[in-house]
This record gives sequence, C-alpha cells and structure tokens, in this order.
Amino acid sequence: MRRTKEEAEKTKQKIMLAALAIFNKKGYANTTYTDIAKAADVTRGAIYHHFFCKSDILKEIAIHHKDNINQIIEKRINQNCDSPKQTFNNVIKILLEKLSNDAFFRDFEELKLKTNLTGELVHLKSFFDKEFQVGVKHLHEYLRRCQKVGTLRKDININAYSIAIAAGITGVLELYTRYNDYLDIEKNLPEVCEYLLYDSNK
Amino acid sequence: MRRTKEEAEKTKQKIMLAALAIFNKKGYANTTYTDIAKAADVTRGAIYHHFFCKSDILKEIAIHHKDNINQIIEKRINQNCDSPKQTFNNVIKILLEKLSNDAFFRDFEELKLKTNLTGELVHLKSFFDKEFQVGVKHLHEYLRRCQKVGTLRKDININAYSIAIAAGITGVLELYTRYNDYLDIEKNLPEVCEYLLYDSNK
DNA sequence: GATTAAATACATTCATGTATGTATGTTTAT
DNA sequence: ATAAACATACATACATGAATGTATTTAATC
Repeated sequence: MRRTKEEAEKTKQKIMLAALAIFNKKGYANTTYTDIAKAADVTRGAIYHHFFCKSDILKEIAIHHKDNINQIIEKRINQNCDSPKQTFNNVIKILLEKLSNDAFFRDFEELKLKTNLTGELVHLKSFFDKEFQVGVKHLHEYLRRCQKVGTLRKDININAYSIAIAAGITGVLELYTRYNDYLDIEKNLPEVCEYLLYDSNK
Repeated sequence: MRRTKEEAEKTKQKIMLAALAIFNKKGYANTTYTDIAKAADVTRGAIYHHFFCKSDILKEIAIHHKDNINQIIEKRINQNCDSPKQTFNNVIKILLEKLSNDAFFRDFEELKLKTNLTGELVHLKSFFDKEFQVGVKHLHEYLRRCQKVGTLRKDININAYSIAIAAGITGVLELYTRYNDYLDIEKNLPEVCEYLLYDSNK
C-alpha cells in the first residue's frame, strides 16, 4: 500500500485541491474529513497521514497559494510609477480576469472573504492581517513615489487616497464575487473604474 | 413554569440577541444550541420551543433587523434629489456611525460578510440577493431622476455609475469592518469619500 | 528488513432532536 | 367570579447519529 515519494506528494496536492473546493462550497466549518476524502478519492487515513488537523490543510493551502491578490497588487505598484489612477484600473482588470479564469485563485480568495477566522483559524487571521498591512504600507510608498515623480498631485492626502484605492478594489471584488451574475461588471468595467477613483491629473 | 406571553416574547428576543453575538464570535456553523442556551441563560428546550431549527433563528434575526444597510441607503435616495456625490458621502457617513454605535447592527452586517450562505442557509442568500437587487434598481431610478433635475451629468453611464457607488460603499464598509483598527477610516472619511467617487459636477 | 503511505477498524465525544414532565398562564362554562 | 379544562413555556432526560482521532494493519518502497 506504500506509494513512492512522488506519488505521496501528488496525493497531498490532490487532498488540498479537493479540500479547497469543498471548503468553498460548503464552508470550512461544515466540511468533514469524510467530505474531503470522498472528493479527493482517498480515505480519511490519507488525510490524517499528511495533515495534523483540518486547519492545517487550510494553512498549507494558504502557504502554497503564491498568487494572491496582495501579491498581484504589490507586483504592479513596485514595477512602475504610472499614475495611481492608471495602476488602479490595471490592477482591477487583472484581478477580475484572474478571478474568472483561475478556479484555484477564485476559490481561495472567495473562501477568505466568507470564512470567519476565529477558533482554530485565528493564526490564519493574523497571517492575512499582516499581509494586508504590508500591502497598505507599500501602497503608501508607491503613492509617495508618484508624488515625487509628478504622477500624483502633491496636495493629495496619501492616507485617505490609499484607503480610497483599497476600498475601490475591495468593493469591486466583493460585488464581482457576490453579484456578478446580476451586475455584469466586466462589461462596464472601464467606466466603473473611471468613476470609482478620483484622478488627480484631470 | 409557564410564563406570560410578554415574558415569552422577551425570552425569544433574548435568545436571538445572544445567538447573533455568538454566531458572530464563533461563526454560525460552529455555534451549538448549548452555546446559545448558555449565553441567553435558558435551556436548549427554550430554543427548540421558539424556533424550528438553527437557521430559523438567523432568519428571524434577519427579519427583525429592519435597520439594515439597504434600508438606510433607500431612505436617503428616496428622500432627496441631491447630487449623487453628496448622497454618497452622506450614506457612508451614516453607515459608519451606525456601525460604530449600534452593536446589533454591526454584528449582523459583520455576520453577513463572513457567513457562507449555503446548505441550510440558502434561503437567506436569496433573501439578501433580492434585497440587493431591489436596492440597485432604486439606485438606478434615483440616478435617472438626478439626471433630469441636473444634479448628475447626462453623459454619465448610469449602469456603471451605480456599480461604482455600490462598490464604493461596499468597499468602505468592508475595510471598516475588517481593518478599521489599522486604517482609522473615520478620521480620513471626508477625504476618502472625496477621492472615492467621481463627482460629475466638478 | 526497516520504514512509510494509506486503508481499516474502533473508541470516544458531542451535537441534535425528540419525547416527556411540570408548573403556570389562559380560557371558558357555569 | 371562579373553578375546571386546556394550552403553553420551558426544563430534563435520553436515543441517535455523526465526526473525530487513534490504534492497528497492509503492502510496497527505500
């Protein structure tokens, strides 16, 4: 019954993938080991063999999930000194595309939205919180750079502007996740972005 | 052991109040009847007496939660024909105040954010979805009225503008709920609003 | 031959729901 | 008005099922 190391790693990945899908479908708390085992086509034994506990599965998923929203944003704001408004439009477009194309990405980000990180998941909360805080810090630095270069007016309050940017992104993503069927955001995206953040250069 | 009708109603309210607090603290799925009973200082028997099942408690909470976000917004957009930008600022200000002052309101809206409405809670999902859809419809009508009166430029795409408004509100509320300790949104609120929605009259 | 991936079997815990008990409120007939 | 008949608020006790975690086994790799 023993598998090769390679096969074992594959099994582990299979479990993580199945777990994420079910966490997202039924909610983390409602998901049982049996659910995951069935979906991954293994027995509960395999899961207990690879993970300490249920929260450990989600933790590993989070760690392996390199392509998260924060990183996509960070990448964009580190790369260039385009006007924040342009960057904002860009980031939202990329995020929506990723959400609609990459099932793993979507599942994970959606799960983050609707999972309450208390109890056995508190450590994940602080993990995500730190991620967010670092993101905001980098956003500040980026905006300051823009002011130096001249792509953002100097009288703009950076604290407030970064909150506005974060709120805009957050809001669009949440509407997209929850109500896209009804709103058809993608069709209206350029104009939505246009209206959604003050362009200091106009 | 029998109580008067009045007392019984009080007991029911007490259960709902306690339930909301614990749902919010531990998550809906992790909350047991025993948890609620303890917090409400009754026995499980009392809960079963007043409610069919756990989801029924949340449903009743939702029904009694008249002062929800949608109604606050609706009230504002039905009352006046101020410029959408002004109304937007106003609504956000009122919502944040309500969130910081009214524990029941905050708990409920927070719970909505982080509860995944599947399984036994699907009917609540459609309940909230409809609420949202009606809200958007009224927002459209309001914006059309504004265009007639002249407080919104005629070339503005109403579909996109209403998505932008909804996204702005959603985003600020979510940031406030999740990260306010870190961001101090209230202090920056006027400027955040200023930056967050295109003002067609400037 | 030792170790390990993963299945199986089992013991334990815990939440649910129901059935029943009981004290008290409410209603109705007189 | 009041007492009997009934309904109701809620507690208690228990039966059931399900999920967890662990201990054991199997079988193949290293």
